[in-house]
Amino acid sequence: MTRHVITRLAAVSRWEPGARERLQAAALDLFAEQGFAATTVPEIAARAGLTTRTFFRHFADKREVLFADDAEMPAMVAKLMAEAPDTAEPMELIVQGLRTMAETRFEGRRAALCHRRDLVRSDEGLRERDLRKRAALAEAVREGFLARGLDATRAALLAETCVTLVSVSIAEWLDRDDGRRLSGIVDEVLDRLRAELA
Amino acid sequence: MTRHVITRLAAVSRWEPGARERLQAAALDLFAEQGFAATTVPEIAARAGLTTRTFFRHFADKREVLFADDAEMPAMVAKLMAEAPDTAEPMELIVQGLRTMAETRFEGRRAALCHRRDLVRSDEGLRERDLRKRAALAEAVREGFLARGLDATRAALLAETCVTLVSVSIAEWLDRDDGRRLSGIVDEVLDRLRAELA
DNA sequence: CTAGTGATGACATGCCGTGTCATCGGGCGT
DNA sequence: ACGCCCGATGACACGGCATGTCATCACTAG
Repeated sequence: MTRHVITRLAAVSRWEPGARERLQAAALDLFAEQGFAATTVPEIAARAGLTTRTFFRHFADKREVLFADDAEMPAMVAKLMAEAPDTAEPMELIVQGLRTMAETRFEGRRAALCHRRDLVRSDEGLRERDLRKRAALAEAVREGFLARGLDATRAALLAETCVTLVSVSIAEWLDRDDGRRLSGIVDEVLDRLRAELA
Repeated sequence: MTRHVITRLAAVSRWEPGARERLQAAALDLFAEQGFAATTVPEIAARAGLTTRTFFRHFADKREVLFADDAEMPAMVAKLMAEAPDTAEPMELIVQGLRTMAETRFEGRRAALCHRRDLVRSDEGLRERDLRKRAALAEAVREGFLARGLDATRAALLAETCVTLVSVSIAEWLDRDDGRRLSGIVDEVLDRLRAELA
């Protein structure tokens, strides 16, 4: 009845488009204003002009909103690893892949990533989810190496090391506010790891 | 009133002792019987002869029951690192520490750890919590190295690598059912990592 | 004997996340 | 143009999770 009227007033379509984007924007706003824990899903949905139920149709849970942007990273990893020439050495593959990911997925998003990092730091639940995303990445790398014929232990070891390189490098990149490129930091961190294990 | 009678019959104290242990045992039983997700906190509490509220006084949430046994591991790491001689090289410290942890905290618990691993695999939420526990361990190692004067990047890198060694080694140890000792596997995994980064 | 302490029970509450059905607009075929 | 299906959303119900609060009771100290 009421919605009837509203819909007719809109006179374009039944739903405003971009529900997912609106939800995401509303969530980020509220998280910034009140913090993550103090923000409820009904609040987010209301600000986006939608219902709670619709929120959960777009995001599996409240935490997921923060990581939606990087959802396709595992698939990207899989693609990169599948397309690499068979002759590529594992560590060389990692270095190349990290460079590509740094340029296409991180460089230029520094401010947003910094903001997200602060939010993640503020909440245990978000920290858990962040770790899970890293694990998903590691799993993609591991499967990529398995598909290339490496044995299970080697694949796992390389995958974990790869993710260590990423996370340590990104932390460094976000902490130090000089204009250094992420890919350069990755190279440096890898050198330091090599020195440690020499 | 009812409890009155029961208490007087017990004639020892108002509460049966070991509430925490009973809750943990009840939870493990139910998880094994029905799986983690299908088990509710009221169920666990009822089987332990306690109330839901009391469950949450002993465990922060339902997942935590599974990891209560390893709660003191970060403190143990801190202690080990603080007591090590100042002359110890970082990687040597890690190797020694891993050996100690393997012998005192893992060797002999293989069956239980295997069971827990299967449970953790069965539930996303448990996987997240498991990752958080690993992260807590890494954090302890990192702080230990910071306290020893290492710079932030090096400490983080060593800590992450340390946890990678632990988790890959334990996975290997639990997967292969030969009688190999965990500490031996750790040595082998470290050798393989060194070879990878040579 | 009394006051304090600490673990527990009892109750209320709010949010999370899901299942289910109804609704409505757009696309598709005829 | 008509009618049908599909997909996104709303509306509602529901159970579980987690927490705050107060009362209760045994034990302990003085």
